Amino acid sequence: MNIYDIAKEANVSISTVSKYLNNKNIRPELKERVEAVIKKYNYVPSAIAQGLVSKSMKTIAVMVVDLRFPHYSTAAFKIDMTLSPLGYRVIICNTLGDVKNSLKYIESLLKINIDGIIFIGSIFNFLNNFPALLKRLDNIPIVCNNGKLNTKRAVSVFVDDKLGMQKASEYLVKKGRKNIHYIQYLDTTSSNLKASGYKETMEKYGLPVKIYHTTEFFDGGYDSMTNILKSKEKIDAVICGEDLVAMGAISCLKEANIAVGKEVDVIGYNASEYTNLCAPRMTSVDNLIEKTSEESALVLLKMLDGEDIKDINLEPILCIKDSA
Amino acid sequence: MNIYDIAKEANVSISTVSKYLNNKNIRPELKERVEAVIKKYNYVPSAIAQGLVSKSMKTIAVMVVDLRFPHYSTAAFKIDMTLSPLGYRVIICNTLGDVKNSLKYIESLLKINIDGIIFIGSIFNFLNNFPALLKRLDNIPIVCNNGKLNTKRAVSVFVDDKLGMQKASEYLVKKGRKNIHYIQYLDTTSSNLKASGYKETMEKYGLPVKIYHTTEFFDGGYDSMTNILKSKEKIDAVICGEDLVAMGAISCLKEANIAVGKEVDVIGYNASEYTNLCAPRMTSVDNLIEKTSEESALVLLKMLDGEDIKDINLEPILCIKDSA
DNA sequence: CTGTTAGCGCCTTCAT
DNA sequence: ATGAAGGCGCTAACAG
Repeated sequence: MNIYDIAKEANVSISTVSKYLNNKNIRPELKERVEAVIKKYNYVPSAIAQGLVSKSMKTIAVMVVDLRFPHYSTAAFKIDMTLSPLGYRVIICNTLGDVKNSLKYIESLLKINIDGIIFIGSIFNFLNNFPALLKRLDNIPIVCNNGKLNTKRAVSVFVDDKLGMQKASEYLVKKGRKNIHYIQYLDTTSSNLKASGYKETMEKYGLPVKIYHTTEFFDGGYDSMTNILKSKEKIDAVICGEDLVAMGAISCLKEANIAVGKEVDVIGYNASEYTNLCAPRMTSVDNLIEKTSEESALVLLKMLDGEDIKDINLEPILCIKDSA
Repeated sequence: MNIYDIAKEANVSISTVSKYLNNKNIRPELKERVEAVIKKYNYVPSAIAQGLVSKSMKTIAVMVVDLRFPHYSTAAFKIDMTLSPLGYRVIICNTLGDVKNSLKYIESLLKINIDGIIFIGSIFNFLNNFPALLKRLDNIPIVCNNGKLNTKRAVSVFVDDKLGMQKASEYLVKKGRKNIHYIQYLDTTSSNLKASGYKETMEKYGLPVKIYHTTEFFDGGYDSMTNILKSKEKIDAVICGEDLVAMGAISCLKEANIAVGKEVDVIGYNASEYTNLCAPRMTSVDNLIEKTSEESALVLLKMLDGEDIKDINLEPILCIKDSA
């Protein structure tokens, strides 16, 4: 069933049908006839054929590392919720942080003339090392979440992670904490920024800087905290680069019968749902993933609308609960 | 840049270029010329134009309720990991469990001649109430995860949730537990099936049936357990309909200084990452979401390949850790 | 306002 | 093996 079939049965020309489909003015009489036939056959115009003409399939892509992480799934969710009501289809790409994978996804998107791409995370900055690819992305509206791409139409939405950790650190200092430890998760651009926020604040107040590193989430926090306790070092607070790490730390402290939020404060990062899955509820820095991802989608829409957008900076918020 | 431009510059006909693109036999000499021009311009054939001819955009859709739940994001992840290497693009649809939303997504998919759809969860069975829509889905390969749609080309991949809870219950009984409580989360088809698995097992062994209901995750488990403890009822084990509920229960038990896994056993459901975010690690029923979602994708591929597939039934597995 | 016609970029017969 | 021509379903100019 195509526009010709409809036209024939309604006894009009295809352009009349096309006009009907695109809400252009046609005589009420013809409109009724066309409408009737379309309803009769449940006819839906082919978006593919429309796409061939308009050069747009009304699809946008979200590139993430791994949808299984709440951070990414939340981002993908918000983006879909923002764009799909406007008729866009949202394609999801799990790159696993792998370069080849990422490039393959991008090739695939290029083939369908993707309307826009949203990159979640600074990890995608590696694309700047592929100038040839970058040039091919020049005409595509792109939004980078916490990243920066050197194409003509790329806009960034940043959340200042360093500031986030500064806020957390200042809060503890002003609360009178003197021995604040820091457990860093991984060694990425972002995690180093966070650590520097902690470090600089400690130095500002003349307090000792104690940074531990881990590459694991819950177990990483648990083990690091175990080591801290074993070391007999003074401690009245600990900041963790990720909520899950903080959960591990809290679990360890509780087992050692140390009152979390009283004897030792714990602050996490992300303000994820995890902060509600422990007792006491965890204080955490909200990096606004819901807001930034929604904002990214909105920015993309404006770009698609031809607007010229500048980079956006958002401030993370310290979300105080009971663990600090 | 299109196939004509390439043909002109390579001094061949467009059909030669087309043949090159589709790996058909052409003279090595021409092949080289075409290849050179294609490389020179980074030419990629338009999947839209190809789609207009082939009537396929090589995209499949995953319909979920809410990607923010690990269950759904894991499913979407596995499906993408299975299909994207084969060149399929994966569209994500968050229906929020809303009928109108779902229908709108489906309309949108129909317009691009979607190659296949995977529905995650029995909630999508409501589509059976829309016979007109169903008929339009007749020619589309569909896989239902734990659901059943009455279209010509719909296949289901089931996991027997009732059996899962029977396994959990039997395990506790055989361990010598006599006072096994059950905390049910929500009141869906699936949650009722689970509860019945528990109930029937208790009855089989002449043990008391004690079911509590909650509509919340962590807090639901925490509060229910608080009430159980207050009631002074005998308890040596508790089964929860969801891991998060079990986490809340564990948290409550620990605060009451009751040894989880010794005095009171706790078993959750889903075998999610959450089972590793508590101490002791949580015993849980693995409903094989990773496997079923991957299987769903594989089944879909076979259907796209023309194979005739029958429904698949998988057995959940009791995943024993330290809480029971 | 309506209909005719020429593309959009590709694939696919069908001759050559 | 290669090329010419028609068609996929729709939109957009252009006449009428």
